[in-house]
Amino acid sequence: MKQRVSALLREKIGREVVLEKPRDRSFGHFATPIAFSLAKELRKSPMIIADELASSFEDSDVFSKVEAVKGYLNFRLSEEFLAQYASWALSNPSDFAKQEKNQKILLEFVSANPTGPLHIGHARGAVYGDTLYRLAKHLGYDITAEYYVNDAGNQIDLLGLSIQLHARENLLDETVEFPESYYRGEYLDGLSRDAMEKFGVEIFYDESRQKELALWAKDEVMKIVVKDLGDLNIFFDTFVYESGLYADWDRVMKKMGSGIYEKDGKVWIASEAKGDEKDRVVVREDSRPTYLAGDIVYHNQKFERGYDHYINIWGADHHGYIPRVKAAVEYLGYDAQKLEVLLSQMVSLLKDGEPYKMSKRAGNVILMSDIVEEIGADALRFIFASKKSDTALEFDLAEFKKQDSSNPIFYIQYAHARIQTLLSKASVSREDINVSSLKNLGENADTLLFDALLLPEVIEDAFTTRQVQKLTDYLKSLAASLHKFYYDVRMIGTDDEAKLLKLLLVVGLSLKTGLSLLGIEAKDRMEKEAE
RNA sequence: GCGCUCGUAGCUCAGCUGGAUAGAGUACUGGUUUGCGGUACCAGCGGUCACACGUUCGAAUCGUGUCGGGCGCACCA
Repeated sequence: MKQRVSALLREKIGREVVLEKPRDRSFGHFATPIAFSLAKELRKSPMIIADELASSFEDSDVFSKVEAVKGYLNFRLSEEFLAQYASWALSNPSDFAKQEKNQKILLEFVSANPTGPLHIGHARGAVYGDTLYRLAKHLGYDITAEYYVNDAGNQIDLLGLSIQLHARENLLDETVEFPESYYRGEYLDGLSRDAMEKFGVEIFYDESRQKELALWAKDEVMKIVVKDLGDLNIFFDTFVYESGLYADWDRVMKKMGSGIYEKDGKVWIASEAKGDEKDRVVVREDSRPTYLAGDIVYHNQKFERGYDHYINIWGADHHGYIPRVKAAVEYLGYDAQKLEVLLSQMVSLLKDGEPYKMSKRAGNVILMSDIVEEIGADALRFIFASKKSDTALEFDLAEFKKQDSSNPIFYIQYAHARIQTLLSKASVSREDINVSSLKNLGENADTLLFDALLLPEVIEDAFTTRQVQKLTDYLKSLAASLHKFYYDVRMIGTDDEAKLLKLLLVVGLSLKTGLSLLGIEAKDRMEKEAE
């Protein structure tokens, strides 16, 4: 709709025009302050310009009214236009709000180390990434979801050691000294038991077999990670393993040319020249590559695979890492502009109003799977999607278990269920509903119809600005409009029943489509709360 | 100390490519259809948009500075 209006304006005025939503719907469907910016160039008062522009739209079928108010230009779409658009959407529900974009995007997210199950902090980045992925898919981008598995380096050795000690302490009742830095947590119980079955007790005592144990364990941990993500409706297209990348290191190093140099027996990347705080070591004196080396090879591989755009979602604590990776990308001869790094901020939990501290060492980490069990995948996804990803977030578990309007996901689901209930009580046939006209329904219904048809713009906006909360906000307000409409207007048994139910179908379609983009399935009926 | 980021209602958060009286939920107070699920709806209360200066016809939004919070500043990943 907006594109259509924009195009008309561009034609008339000869430039790109900012369209906004009027604060008050009585002003119209769209508005623009364009006259203010034209005022200077034309040396005329904004009021007069707006008046002139308004009258030039008089004979358009798209608008029923265009008027100038205090320099603003307000547009009201015609019933005819809205009704046609709605009918098209209903007869092509799977195409509603879809587009064809010609861009290949690689989206990397989560990428948590395979040393333990995902915790609540990972969940935020996971939900954010998956929501962007769904939006992009819907908009027609050719997008790939990728998980980078850091299965090399110290933390993997540590995993092997941690299992050995955990097993000896818990399975074999030994008293062992557990160093600070080792991993703890319940998941080690299962791993220890499985390891004992597979390898026998000896493996917990044999230092030379730590590596073997670790390599087995990280794959087991990845299985847990993938399953937990699946429970949240999150799936990846590809997994890239860090351990498999280093074979390519020599070639990649040469490719960076002057970006790489040797000093003090180590190999460095000249990242300072590209905006980093200082140069970084990529190969140590003992010739072991650093983590950065792996990431360089990985990004080289990404670019060699040839996408138009790359998005990485990282935890906010990695923000200092961005300049060095971009520097590497430039030395590799690629356009660092194509690499977009989005940060997912910290999450803090409140329990009974008190901050709850997590610590890996203490093993009291709040696991993502625990939260899913507690409040459900839908509520978790919704709450994370509805907060801007780059601000720190605090949330209280109790809030999201409630089943009333204080819990937005519940409120939206109820709106959708309400529509289904009404449809099931209809006294007219589906055919009558489909062929009925959406005209002459009155002010309230027109408003609701317009709101429901805004979905395509919202999806586009949410993706291009990477602000997925625009979608959740939209769904909340559409649900509110529906609930209000339901309260105000009786539908079943009235003369306008078929028309009104058609309107509900449009609203239902937007709710359902919007929810599915959040990875949430719309419900047809609400379960009564079990006391 | 340096860098990034945030500071909007009692609380949790939107709004930030500058635009019409700053929004929602929650909390609190009071109400609601002789009707389609009241798991809903309405109204009231509540704001010097951290502070100061600047740019502009116009600033929560842009710029500079101050104060305050978070994160980062590894040859760890």
